[in-house]
Amino acid sequence: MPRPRSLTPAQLASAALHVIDHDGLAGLSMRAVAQQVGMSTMALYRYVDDRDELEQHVIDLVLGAVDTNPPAPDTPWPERIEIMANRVRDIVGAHPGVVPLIIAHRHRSTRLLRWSETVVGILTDAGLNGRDRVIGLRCLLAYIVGAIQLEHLGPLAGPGTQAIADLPPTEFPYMSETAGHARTVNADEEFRGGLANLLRGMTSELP
Amino acid sequence: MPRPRSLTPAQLASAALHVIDHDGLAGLSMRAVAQQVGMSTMALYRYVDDRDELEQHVIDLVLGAVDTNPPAPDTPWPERIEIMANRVRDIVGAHPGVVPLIIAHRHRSTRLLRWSETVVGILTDAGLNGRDRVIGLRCLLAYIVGAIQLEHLGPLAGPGTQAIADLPPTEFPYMSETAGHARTVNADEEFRGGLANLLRGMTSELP
DNA sequence: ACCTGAACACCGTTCAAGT
DNA sequence: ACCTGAACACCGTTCAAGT
Repeated sequence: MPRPRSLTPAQLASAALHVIDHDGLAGLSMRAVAQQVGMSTMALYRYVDDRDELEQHVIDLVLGAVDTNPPAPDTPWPERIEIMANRVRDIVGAHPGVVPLIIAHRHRSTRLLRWSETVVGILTDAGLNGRDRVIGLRCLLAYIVGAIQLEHLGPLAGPGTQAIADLPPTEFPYMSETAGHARTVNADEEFRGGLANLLRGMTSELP
Repeated sequence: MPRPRSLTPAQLASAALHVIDHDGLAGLSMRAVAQQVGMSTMALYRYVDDRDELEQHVIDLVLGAVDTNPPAPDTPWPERIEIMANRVRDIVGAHPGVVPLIIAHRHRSTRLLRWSETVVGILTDAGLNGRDRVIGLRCLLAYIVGAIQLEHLGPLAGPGTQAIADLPPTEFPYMSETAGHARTVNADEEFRGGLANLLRGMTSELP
């Protein structure tokens, strides 16, 4: 009589996410996850083919929490895009250690496809079509991916900014002045401000 | 009588870059670099404290080739920003394997600081100041970082786009239609188009 | 001082064996 | 069928020894 499986893929992903949240992505290993679920290392290979598949389950778990329903259609379209962008940013912000995994596996996440479907719908409402709409979606993705990374790998308020403020003003006049203003901009304002630039530019005429 | 050093840090970085270009970032190891320079693994530790420092030398080597001189001031400012952005994009594009390293070590590169100094100067010419200029620089960085990554970790013309085109049109009407247009946009047009959106939005009025 | 090789504590993964 | 433990081919890095 076959013994029943004692683990679900979701439990496995959850254990891996726990390891990442606790010890960072560098702490993620098959051995560490096995210990977390109380099994031998090799038992994991009953549930996943390899580490790559384990990582895929982790990002499915994380991105699965992203709401992909369209915001209320009477909301102005730039606000609707901002709502969609913040849903991703908030989820990822809760698990900064998975950022590199999301970058690497993002094109295999159906949840992100569904998110994109909703976003393209909003861009269509904004009057975009054809090539402009393709470029609109792609530059939104690029901005969100890049901004999330800058935020978690060298935030505006972190030691990097202090190092910039300490630059010799004779050699870096603009950067040392900019660093002073940077302290007055928090992460939310920075993300929202950059996104607003992008959205304005997507529907304005060429100068 | 002390033996002279047989290696310069530049040679070490160049050997590591050769390994990355040849076998990808996954192929980079202290042992592989040692073999490339014809020394024992442990000899490398005469030149760097650890692997992290070796990686720093690699990105210094790569980014050191980025021209940070301001473009001709009679060029319209959006074109000047585009020139600056393309200088980074071109250099990185020649060594796609180092993209994750640049992301991780970018805040320790003085060359990138100098690049930023020039960019902030151009933004100032465009009439930006204070918080707007901080946000302008940061969203440019976010866009460039994100766009370079999307380009090298799932290009518009790659298998990912085909998978999107194959989505069921009933469930993903917008995405399957978008995939058709996506094939007509090459990587250069995509990068330039997204950047143009951002630059237009940075100096246009709120709607 | 420069360089080497053995050794240690880690990886992911294969394979044969136990229930 | 589910799970285990030894083993293999890798890592980065410490340490003692050779010239």
